[in-house]
Amino acid sequence: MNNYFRSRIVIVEDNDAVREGFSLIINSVSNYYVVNAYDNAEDAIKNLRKDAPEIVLMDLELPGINGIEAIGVIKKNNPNIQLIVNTIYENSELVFQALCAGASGYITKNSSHTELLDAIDEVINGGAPMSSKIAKMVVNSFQKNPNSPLSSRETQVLELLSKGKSYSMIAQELFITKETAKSHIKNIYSKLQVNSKSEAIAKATKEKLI
Amino acid sequence: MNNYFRSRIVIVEDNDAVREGFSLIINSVSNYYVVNAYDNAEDAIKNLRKDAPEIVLMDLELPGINGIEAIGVIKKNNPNIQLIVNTIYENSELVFQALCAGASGYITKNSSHTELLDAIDEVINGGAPMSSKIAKMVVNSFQKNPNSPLSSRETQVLELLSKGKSYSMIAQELFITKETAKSHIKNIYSKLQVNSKSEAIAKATKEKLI
DNA sequence: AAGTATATCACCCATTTTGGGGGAATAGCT
DNA sequence: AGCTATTCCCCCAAAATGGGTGATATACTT
Repeated sequence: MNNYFRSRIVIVEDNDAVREGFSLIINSVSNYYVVNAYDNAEDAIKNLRKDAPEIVLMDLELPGINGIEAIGVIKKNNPNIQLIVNTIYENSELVFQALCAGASGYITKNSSHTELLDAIDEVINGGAPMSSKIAKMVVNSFQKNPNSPLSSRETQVLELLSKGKSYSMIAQELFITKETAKSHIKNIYSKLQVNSKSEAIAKATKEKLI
Repeated sequence: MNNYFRSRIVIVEDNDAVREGFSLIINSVSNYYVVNAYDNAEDAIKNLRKDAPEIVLMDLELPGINGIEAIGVIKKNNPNIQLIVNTIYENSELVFQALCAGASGYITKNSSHTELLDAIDEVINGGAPMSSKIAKMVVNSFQKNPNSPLSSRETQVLELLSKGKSYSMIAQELFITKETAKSHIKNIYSKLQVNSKSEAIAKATKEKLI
């Protein structure tokens, strides 16, 4: 078959059966083909320039270097490569971290032919295939904690503080005096049981107060 | 039909046909029912306590107050309510903002019976229904810009700076002297063409350098 | 009616932080 | 040999920070 118009795919997967199964499926369709399949991330990274894939199917449970780290390295060296994570952990924190590290989506190891090819199609078309549960985790990650001990004004002040604004700048933006901003910050520190800007930001970030 | 074991749903939608269509679909199944349907967000918000829905189907293109603002208000007053956004804008920034404001997922106005009910099922089961393209936007929102002008060390320093750390604290965490941290910050400011912490953080955040 | 939380503002004071100006040395890569 | 990255040093003035101890007014709850 002529490969010139087929999208190049690299597989990184230590399980021989899964790796060969995925290869067969991908090579059976006319729009994709597997340029190379590796059983570890190190070899894959070494040959990325030469393989020049559009998409990498990446196992998260790998021997040697961690799948998450591998994603980071690949994305750093080759930002245009899209990574689809391939994992047994349906809803784990690991998948979430993979998305943060730069993955474009994920499929599970027991995916059908159709699911695998659909996921690749989606990524090629600019989408991010993932389950509804993972999507929820992702969405939750930037939604605030509704049980914040801080008042709305305090939250507002803390948000500005977290953007590196000084007391005077905060005061200016909120049309209050510097002393009032300071007063809010004192109350924030007291409520969060901290006594410095960085501690307040750290705690607020951890508990999603801002 | 006995409503005691059916999940309560509120619809906010100014288009009469869509509102009534959705009501009919939802009321036709045994596990959900529409407690109330409003053509504006203000009335819906007023009656939220009384209606006590588990799910609100929220139109984004509303007369009166903005759909995004409405989501914020509803989530603030009633964090346990799950919002499903209902929009004509398949891939707009608006949908993305809605998710940030607290929505749990979205469906388009021309969704089929099945798609509507599937979306509700997913939300009830802790998922976040959304298209692959929206998922991609969401995932992209916390992935870094690969074309950063900053070196990795500088990025590291700027990340700590953005957490409210002082020069001395940064130095301590990176096992360098305060002067070196300062030197990096000088270079960061020069590369980003800014001359203060807050400007640097603002620019870096905007361009996803950190 | 009393209490609590919120939001606003003021002054004092010591210590730190910040940003800008000069440098310089080492390493690595092209 | 030039470039970038990373490390470190000194000087200095202005700004920011955190803690203290207040006051006033509004609003909501009990």
